[in-house]
Amino acid sequence: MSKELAKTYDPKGLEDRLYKKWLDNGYFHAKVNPDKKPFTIVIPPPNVTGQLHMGHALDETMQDILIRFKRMQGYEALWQPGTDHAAIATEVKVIEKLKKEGIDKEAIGREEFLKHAWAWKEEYGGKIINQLKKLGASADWERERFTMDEGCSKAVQEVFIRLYNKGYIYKGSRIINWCPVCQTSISDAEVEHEDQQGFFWHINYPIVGEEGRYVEIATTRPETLLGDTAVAVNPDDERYKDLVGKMLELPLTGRQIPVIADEYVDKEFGTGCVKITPAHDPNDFEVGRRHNLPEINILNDDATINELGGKYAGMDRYEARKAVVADLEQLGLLVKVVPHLHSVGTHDRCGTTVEPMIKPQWFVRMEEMAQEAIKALEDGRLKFVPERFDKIYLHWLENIRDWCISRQLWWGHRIPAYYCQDCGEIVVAKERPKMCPKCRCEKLEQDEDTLDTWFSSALWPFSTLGWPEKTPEMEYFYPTDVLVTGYDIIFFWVIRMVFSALEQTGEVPFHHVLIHGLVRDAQGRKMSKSLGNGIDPLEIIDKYGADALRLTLMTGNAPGNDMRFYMERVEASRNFANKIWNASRFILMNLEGKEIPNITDCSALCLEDRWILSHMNKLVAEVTENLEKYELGIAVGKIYDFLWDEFCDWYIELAKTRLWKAEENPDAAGEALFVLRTVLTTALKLLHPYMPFITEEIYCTLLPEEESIMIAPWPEYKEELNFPEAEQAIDSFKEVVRGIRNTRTDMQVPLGKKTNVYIVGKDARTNELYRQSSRSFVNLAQASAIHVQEDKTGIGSDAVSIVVSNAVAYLPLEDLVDKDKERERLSKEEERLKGEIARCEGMLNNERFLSKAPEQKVAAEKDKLAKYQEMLAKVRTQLAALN
RNA sequence: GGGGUCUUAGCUCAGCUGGGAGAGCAUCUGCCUUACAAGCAGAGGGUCACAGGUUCGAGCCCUGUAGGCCCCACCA
Repeated sequence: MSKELAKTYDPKGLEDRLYKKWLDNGYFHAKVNPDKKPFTIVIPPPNVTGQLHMGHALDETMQDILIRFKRMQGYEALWQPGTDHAAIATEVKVIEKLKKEGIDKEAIGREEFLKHAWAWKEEYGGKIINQLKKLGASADWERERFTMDEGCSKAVQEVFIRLYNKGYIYKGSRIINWCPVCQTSISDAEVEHEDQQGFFWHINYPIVGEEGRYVEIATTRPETLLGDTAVAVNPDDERYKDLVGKMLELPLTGRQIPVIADEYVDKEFGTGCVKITPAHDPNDFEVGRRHNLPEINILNDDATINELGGKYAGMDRYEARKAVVADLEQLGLLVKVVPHLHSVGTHDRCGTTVEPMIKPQWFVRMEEMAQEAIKALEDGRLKFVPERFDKIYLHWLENIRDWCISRQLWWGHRIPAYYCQDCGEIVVAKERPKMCPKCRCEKLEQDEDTLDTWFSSALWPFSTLGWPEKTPEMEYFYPTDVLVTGYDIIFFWVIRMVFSALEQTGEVPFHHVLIHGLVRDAQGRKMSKSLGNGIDPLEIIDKYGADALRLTLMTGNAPGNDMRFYMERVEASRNFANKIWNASRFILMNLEGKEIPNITDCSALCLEDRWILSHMNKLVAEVTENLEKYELGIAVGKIYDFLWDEFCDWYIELAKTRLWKAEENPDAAGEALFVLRTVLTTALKLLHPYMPFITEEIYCTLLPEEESIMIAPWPEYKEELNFPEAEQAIDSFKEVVRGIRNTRTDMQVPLGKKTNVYIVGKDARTNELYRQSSRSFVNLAQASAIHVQEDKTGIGSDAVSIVVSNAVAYLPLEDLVDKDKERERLSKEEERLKGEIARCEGMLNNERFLSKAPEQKVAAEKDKLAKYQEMLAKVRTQLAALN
């Protein structure tokens, strides 16, 4: 009993049904299996409360393609899924939700807040996972993890303690980036620099004891003047040499500050005098520490001025800026205001201008670990695809600064540090110590802060496999093979995984990093909420199917490059799906009720069969190689061309001749069916990683005894399927047919009008090959009959001729022929051939080409020349005959 | 200031290690040919940004120029 395919391709229903089948059969599950080689990918964990967007769709599609490919190749393929707790993003969302309910975060306290956060996570956490499933993602859901689950949290604690004990994690009061809206510190990587149009305020600071003499400084943030503790000049600056050591009167504050000399000051820039605000500028902080300057913090956590700001206390930083400038003007100390474009740091999450502040925070010392990460790339243990991302990686690591890892948030991994309330001793431990090891009191309180989200994601490739336990999974699946992610996340995540893994496991977390670009809108703009130009992958899946979406994301795209997404592209993908759907339907129809022979030796098959098998075989080799090299776009382009242009447009049409005569010659029809099915199922396997659903549906319908295409073995190149003579023969015949079609169009021969076609090959063997497949080409050539003969006997001298490389085809079109047109056509052909010959001769007359080019190339050119000369002679003969 | 990347057909983009310019969409012509009009058969359309260089040979490698995009950076 044979199954049937629906008349029109409709992904709806079909996709959900097949996904359920795969799940039910446990195909996605990978287990430790010493009989197989492992292949592992860890998913970049999406935000637990996030929504699937095109970036995810691209990222997951690429991973799914690689996993399905490797799984079919016989690897134990693990795609490790999970989600990230996304500290700030989630906390902000929960706060917003509570606000709507009239609940204030601070009022309910930490514990109560966390209950709400977990509830939120439970409610929305599954969403994105279900959306991934819609895409067809074949991840091992039985192993789904969460960065804040028990195992990952244990790993986080373990790493923190290890790094602390090694001296790589320390607590210190240093200048950090502070977000006044999120009220937390953030790392350097989370600061986005954007150029803003601002001003340069030039201000005079009076010199103490020298009435009427000033030092002129320039600043973009005049309000920070309130925290100035010095003015610096370059030690070599002749203009100010005498000032060094003198005191200045800091306007508006009544304080006096010194003039100091420091190399950091650029003589050429501004006035050459720099106000130093150690508490609110990273450079000034460094200068301040060098000169032992006081650090005066003038800001509250919400960026209002604090009590040290005198009369400005309570004002917002920008109000204070206005007030300070106004007051300076009043005092006559404002020299001038110059418009100035300068870079402002903003928080990447909320866009708020970041305020540098000195706060006690936890840091990871980066120097040594960065060196190891650099080494891993340099000695080839780690490779980026494409390679150009090497530089970005190295540059970042070479200039890395210590990583601020503490966050003033509640949602996240709490820092495992305890402070003795009596003696101030710090204890870093997994659990709260019973008593202080120093003063033996029992008053120990845990640090209030949590860790940067990326601290836990940095451990993801091994924490998900059970580390720090020595699990069989760790042993078997680790290190993972390839990480697939966007270039926008290299600093946040990839680098941190690399140095964390090297430090903790002694190995790279993955061997390859496959980088992709951004999915942009039709105009090339970033898809964003504020622009409202985002396209929802789920809507595309709903309308066109996941297969069409996946194909769209993979075609015509090179690694690391951005792409534009628009509907015409999705439609083209959908059309391709429809094309193979219909081709399959056609084959299935013909298969109905027939015995298909099982042919093991293909060398006896007819020319067109060997031709398509040979092409298929080449395709297998090439696609496999492209996939191994992560050339996903190139590979699918080849499959697309093969299926549409070669298989559908030529082979199926050729096979029809035999299928229509199945009654007369069942054996011939059987062979055709065998080849049709073989080639289609093979191509479907190659296509399966890209379009899992449609390929599964067709495959299982064609081969009802097969369980699933996704566990079918990946096709392999077979030397015995290499048929060069058949390829050459059929390719020549195609050339003849194309020539006939062109000529008929030129001559405006009506479609219904069939003609005799005569082919005169260049030698007996050629004729033999033409003869063998002539019957199959009759329809394609619009011929009533194709006659292959040794010479022009019986062919009128006025017949239209088509000259191809190894033959001349003649169409006796009788009175239909317009002699002038035919002459024109042949003259054009003559010109073309003359051009080709000139090109060949040009090369072959070049001594240096002959001596330096590889022999193969020279021989190839000689062959071409001979061929074209022959063709030209024939064209000229025809032209002469016409006159 | 440093680095990266792009500039190829009207549009969007491929083009793998240098060896006769490609796809999809759009346009034009002809077809409802018994798998498919979400299709079939054809056509037009490119000095591969510009200028040098390396090479027998350059869209591809090197240098420079122009323009676009991106990333990094403590010039107040």
